[in-house]
Amino acid sequence: MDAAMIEKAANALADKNRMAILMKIARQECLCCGEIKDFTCLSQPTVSHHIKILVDSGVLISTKEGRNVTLTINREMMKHLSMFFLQLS
Amino acid sequence: MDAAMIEKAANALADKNRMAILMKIARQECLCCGEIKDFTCLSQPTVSHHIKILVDSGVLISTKEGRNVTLTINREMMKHLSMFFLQLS
DNA sequence: CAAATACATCGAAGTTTTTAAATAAATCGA
DNA sequence: TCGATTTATTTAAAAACTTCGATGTATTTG
Repeated sequence: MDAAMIEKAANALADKNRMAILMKIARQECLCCGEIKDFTCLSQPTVSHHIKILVDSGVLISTKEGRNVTLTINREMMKHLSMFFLQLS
Repeated sequence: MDAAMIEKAANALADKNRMAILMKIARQECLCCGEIKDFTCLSQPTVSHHIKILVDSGVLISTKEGRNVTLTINREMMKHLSMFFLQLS
C-alpha cells in the first residue's frame, strides 16, 4: 500500500457525494446504482461517474447481477487505510 | 469525527504534492515551509497554498517560530482517520 | 531605520472535475 | 422479438483546482 494508492483512495473520498455513498453503503451493507441514484439528488450518469471513481480507487467493490450492479465496501482497502494512518499516528 | 471532517482530510491528501509533503514530514519529524519548497519542485506561493490546505484540514499542525513556520503531523488526526477506516473494515 | 528573510495573499492562466442531457449497451420479461 | 429496465459512455458547460508572478506582511539582522 504505497502513497499513490492512498492518494487515489483519498481522492475518491474527497467529495461530498462520494463520501455520502460510502457511508450509506456502510449502513446498508450493499446497494445497487439505482438505489444510490434515489438516495442522492444526482442524475443517473453522475452517479455512474462517482461509482466508477469509488470502484477504480478500490474503495468499493462492484458485482454485476443480471442488469443490476451491486456495490459493497472493500473492507480490505479499509484495513489498509486504517493501517496507513495508524502508522502515522 | 464526522464524515465532513474525513472528507476534508481526504481532500487534503488527494494531491500528489500534498501527499509527498505529508510523507516527507512523517520521515523527518518536522520541516519549515522553505525546506518543503526545496524538497518539492514548486514555487513558494504554491507550497504556501498546499500547506494551508493541509493545516486547515487538520492533517498538519503549524507553529510559528520567529519568521519560520514549522510543520508537524497531527497525530491525533491520524488516529481519528485510522479509527474511521477501522470501523468500516 | 533599512535590508534581508520567511511566509501569506492576490490575480490570472491553464487544467481538471462535476454535472446532466443525449445516447448506447446489456439484460430481463412478455 | 419487442419494450422496459439498468447501467455505461459521450459530449459539453460550469465550477473548482493548481500553479506561479507580483505584491504584501511580519520578523530578524546590521
